[in-house]
Amino acid sequence: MPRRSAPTRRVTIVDVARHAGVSTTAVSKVLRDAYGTSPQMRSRVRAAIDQLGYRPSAAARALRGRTYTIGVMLPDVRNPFFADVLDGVAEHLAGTEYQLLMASSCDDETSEARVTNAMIDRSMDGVLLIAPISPRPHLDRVARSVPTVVIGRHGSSAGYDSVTDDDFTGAGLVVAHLAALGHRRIAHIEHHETDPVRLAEMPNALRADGYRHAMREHGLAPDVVSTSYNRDGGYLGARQLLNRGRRPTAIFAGADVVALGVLDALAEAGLSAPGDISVAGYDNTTFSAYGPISLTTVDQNGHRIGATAARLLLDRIADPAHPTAQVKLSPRLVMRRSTAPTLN
Amino acid sequence: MPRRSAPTRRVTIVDVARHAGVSTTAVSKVLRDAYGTSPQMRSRVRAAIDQLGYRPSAAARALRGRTYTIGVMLPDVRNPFFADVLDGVAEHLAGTEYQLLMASSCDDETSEARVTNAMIDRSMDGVLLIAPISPRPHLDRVARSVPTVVIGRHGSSAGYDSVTDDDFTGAGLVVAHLAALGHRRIAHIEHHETDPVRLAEMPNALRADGYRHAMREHGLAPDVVSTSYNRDGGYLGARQLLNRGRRPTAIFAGADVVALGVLDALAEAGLSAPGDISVAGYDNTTFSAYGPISLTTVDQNGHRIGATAARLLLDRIADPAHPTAQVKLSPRLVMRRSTAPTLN
DNA sequence: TGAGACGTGGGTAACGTTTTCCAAATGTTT
DNA sequence: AAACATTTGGAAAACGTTACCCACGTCTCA
Repeated sequence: MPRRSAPTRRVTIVDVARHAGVSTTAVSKVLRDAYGTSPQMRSRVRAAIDQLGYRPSAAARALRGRTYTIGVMLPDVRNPFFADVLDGVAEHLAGTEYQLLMASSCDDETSEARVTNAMIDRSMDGVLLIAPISPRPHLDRVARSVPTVVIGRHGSSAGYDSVTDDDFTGAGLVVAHLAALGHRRIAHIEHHETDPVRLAEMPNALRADGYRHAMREHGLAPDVVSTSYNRDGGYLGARQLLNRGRRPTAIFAGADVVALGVLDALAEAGLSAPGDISVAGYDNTTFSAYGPISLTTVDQNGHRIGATAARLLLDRIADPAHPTAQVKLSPRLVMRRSTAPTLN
Repeated sequence: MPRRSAPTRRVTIVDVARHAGVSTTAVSKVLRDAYGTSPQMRSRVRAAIDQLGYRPSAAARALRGRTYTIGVMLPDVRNPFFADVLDGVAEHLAGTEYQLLMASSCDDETSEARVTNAMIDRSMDGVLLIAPISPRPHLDRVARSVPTVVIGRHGSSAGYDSVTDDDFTGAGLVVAHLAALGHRRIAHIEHHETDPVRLAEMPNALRADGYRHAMREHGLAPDVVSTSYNRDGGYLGARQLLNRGRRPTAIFAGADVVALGVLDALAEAGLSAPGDISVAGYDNTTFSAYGPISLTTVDQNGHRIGATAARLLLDRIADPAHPTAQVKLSPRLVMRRSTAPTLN
């Protein structure tokens, strides 16, 4: 049995040109819908392309023009919220020539730098950074090399556009909801943050700020536990809160995964939500709608965030120098069964 | 305010060569650890690279040599099982120069072709296809253009290596478990499949086969409902089963997400698992371990699948012509609280 | 009728690497 | 000391595309 047919040479633009009896320039123009082609030539070239099954080499294109590639850096493949964002991006890019390529940065600064560099090295036409944790100078450097849109990070830059959820307001929605249900001891579990820039720019920090602000507005005392934005963080934070003499009557977890950990801790302590303690999350990830969980949460409309970011990126690719925009989208409270009027 | 500093020209190999006082060939050799470099030259070149902050252009490299890029096509960003696979791949690639880039094919044949073509056009050094649904000729064509490893699709090819879970056996584990618990009316919800090739190669088809085989081995009558591998499919399938006069005492859903839909339907009918009906899934996705769900399922060790596939791919890149391998990994039953002895 | 504008097409030089030679210097064997 | 092998380095030709510029013919208008 023959092992593998001879490594067939790729069909190039030269082959197409010869086959159509025109110059490579002409073929290139047709490919890019550039100026200076007659209808007859276009159809002849198109026919040749089809007959030969020609596909332009992105590698070669990259050296002179564009690669028709857009890179998306996402911190964590597991977080279903990012999937919503990706859907929005993909939908907006569907009609275009652009191909979406993703890379995970594993929520790690070194890895983020590696990913962004890799995208620049590959001459991508634009990059979309989702919730990057890198220091600002790095982000600015990236934006200087390639059209960039940042998702899920507040603060404005002259180099890149940004799209965020209004986390400050979103946290306020949760507090208002719980306060209206009669809760007065509402605790918040946040992602611990010390870096001053991140304190001003990361969504988790703004949610904590919004929580504190709203609590004071309602005449209540903020009560924050610092752990991390994952299931363990929620579990540990809830344990801290439950071990107190005077327990909160409601817990606002900064993210849905955190709320899951809170529910774990509650179950372990023989308590239930909302019977004993009301629990709310943030993100409206798919599992929050699941019956037995039915988590009250905040929807930041990842789909729309993604679509908006994609639009901004295409605009920036078209004109890299135009002034940047910061888009903030309004969140929406999703009431489910994990929150209820307080019994006290 | 200046809008954007002058688009700084990239540092190229020529700059490095000039700065180090050697030829570009020399720099290239150092970069690739190629033969013909003295230790002195190496250190001089390395110093120049560091001083200038040089990074090779993957685009230019692609035209002659390799791109140090590996593409992963995954059908669905939302399925957490694929995240496990990606972890395994990433771990195995961590020490190497390769960069992982992913693209979603949205479980659609046209889109799959677009993604694989995009990867070939970008001269990727190798591609990993996860659970592709494309017809065999297309897969073979891809494998002829680029070193390829296929994950989650049975059947052997002379062109690509493959890594799969032993789905046939896995389904048998579930049946054996349920039968041991005394169940005799065990229904299965499968993903409807008609294409003959896919019936022989897709994991869902093999799970259904394994189920049928195991049922007969236990002297039981197979009872299959055909819907689709998602939450709706599970819901609809369970509804069909519940509307019967004689209900099954256990339902084996072909995937965890399907089991979730089954639980939805049960809850809606005022039934519970395992009290009224035992429920089992497949994949051991993260949420199956979540307390209130606690789903009995089959673990196919995505991490190991990913790592194995990455190893095979690197081997194939090193020697594209060596004979292909088909690796089948053994699944493991994970018993949780959604299955229990039958009451009848 | 001449001058310019416009439409159509092509020639050629990049783009930044790697690869394939080849040459010189150095070391080793007869 | 000659012949040969090995090491070290460089020159130059790809790789496949696009950008820039120029040439030619036709049309329009003064």
